[in-house]
Amino acid sequence: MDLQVQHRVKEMRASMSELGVNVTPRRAKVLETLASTDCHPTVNDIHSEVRRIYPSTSLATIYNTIELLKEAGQVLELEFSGSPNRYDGLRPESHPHLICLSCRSVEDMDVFEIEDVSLERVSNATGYDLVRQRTDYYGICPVCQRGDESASSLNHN
Amino acid sequence: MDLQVQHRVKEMRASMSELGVNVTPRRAKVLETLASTDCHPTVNDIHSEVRRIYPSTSLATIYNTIELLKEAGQVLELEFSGSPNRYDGLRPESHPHLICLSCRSVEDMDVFEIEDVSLERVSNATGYDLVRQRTDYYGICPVCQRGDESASSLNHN
DNA sequence: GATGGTATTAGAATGGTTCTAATTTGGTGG
DNA sequence: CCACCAAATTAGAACCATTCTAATACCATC
Repeated sequence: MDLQVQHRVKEMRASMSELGVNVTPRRAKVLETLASTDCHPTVNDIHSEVRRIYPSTSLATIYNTIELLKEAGQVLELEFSGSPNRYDGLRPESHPHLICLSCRSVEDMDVFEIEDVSLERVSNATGYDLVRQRTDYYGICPVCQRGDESASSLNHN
Repeated sequence: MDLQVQHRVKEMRASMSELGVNVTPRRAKVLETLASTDCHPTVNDIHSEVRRIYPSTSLATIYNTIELLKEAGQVLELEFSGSPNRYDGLRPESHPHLICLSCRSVEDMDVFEIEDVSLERVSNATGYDLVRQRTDYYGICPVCQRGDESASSLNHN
C-alpha cells in the first residue's frame, strides 16, 4: 500500500478512534479503498473491493462504515437522486467537482483557486450555522466529447 | 395571479411552445405553482397544489411536466438522495442555495455577489463542455437554531 | 361521427438506501 | 477453558422517490 494511502488511512483511523469507534478489519478495508482512489467510488464499488478480501461482507457494513466516517468528518458524500451517491475519502473537506453527465465520472477540480466565499462569511451574512458547502460543475467530459458515447468500464454510465 | 407570476408563466409557456410542447391546463397549473413560490417545492408539493384544481391529476403528469420544463431549461432541479428533489421555477439558471439540514428548507442565496467563476472559464480550463453549476451551503437555519427541532408544517423535515 | 396522435392515469417496476431481527465475533472475568 | 456481554455483521425485508408501462381519455381534423 502506497505511503500516501497509508497516511490517509491512519488519519481516518485516528478520527474514528476519537469517536470511540473501533476499526475492525472490514472497516479498515473500507477506509483503505476510499483512500486508494480519487475516482469517487459508489457504495457498490467499495463493496466489490472489500469483498475481494472478505467475501462475506454485506452491503450494510459498507453503509454503516460510511455513516461512521461521515460522523467523524472523514468522508465527503456527493448525493444524487437518480444514481448512487459518490464518496470522497481522500479529501473530506468541501471542494468543487467536475461531473460528466454522460459517463457519470466525478473528478476533483483544483484547477482554480476558486476564490471561496468562506463558510464563515456566508454564515455571518445569512444567520445560518453552516457546516459544509457543495460546488459542482456539470457537463460533458473531454473523453465523452470525442464521440465515445459508450463509455469505458472504468467509468460510471 | 400576481403580475410577476403571470410574467414568469408566460416565459415558461413560450419556452415550451418553442419546443413544440403544448401547454395543457394541468401543465399550466404546474407552471403556475412553480412560478408562485420561492420555497422550492417537491414533486409532491406541486402534485397537491395541482390536485386542488384538477383532483384526478396523477403524479406521473407532474414528473412528466417537470421533465419537459427541464428540457426547455425552465426549471432548476436540486437533487438529493435521501429526500425528494426540489425545484426552482422562478430562477432556472444556476444559482446558490442555503439548505437547512434540520427542517430541510431551501432558500435562494443572493446575499452575495458570489464572484462566480463562470462556466466558460471553467470549461476552458478543464476541457469540459459545461452546462450548469451547483452551489449549495448546508447548515442550520436561524429558525431551527432557536431550539425548534420540531419544525413548522411549512417546512420540509 | 370516425381516426390518429397526444395527454393522462393507475399501478407496477426499479433501485439506492435504511431498517430489523437474528447470528457471529471477540474480549473479559470467572 | 468456558460463560457472558457488547459490538459487529449478515441477509433480507421495508421504504420511498422516481421511472416505466399499458390502457384509457381527450381533442383536433377530416
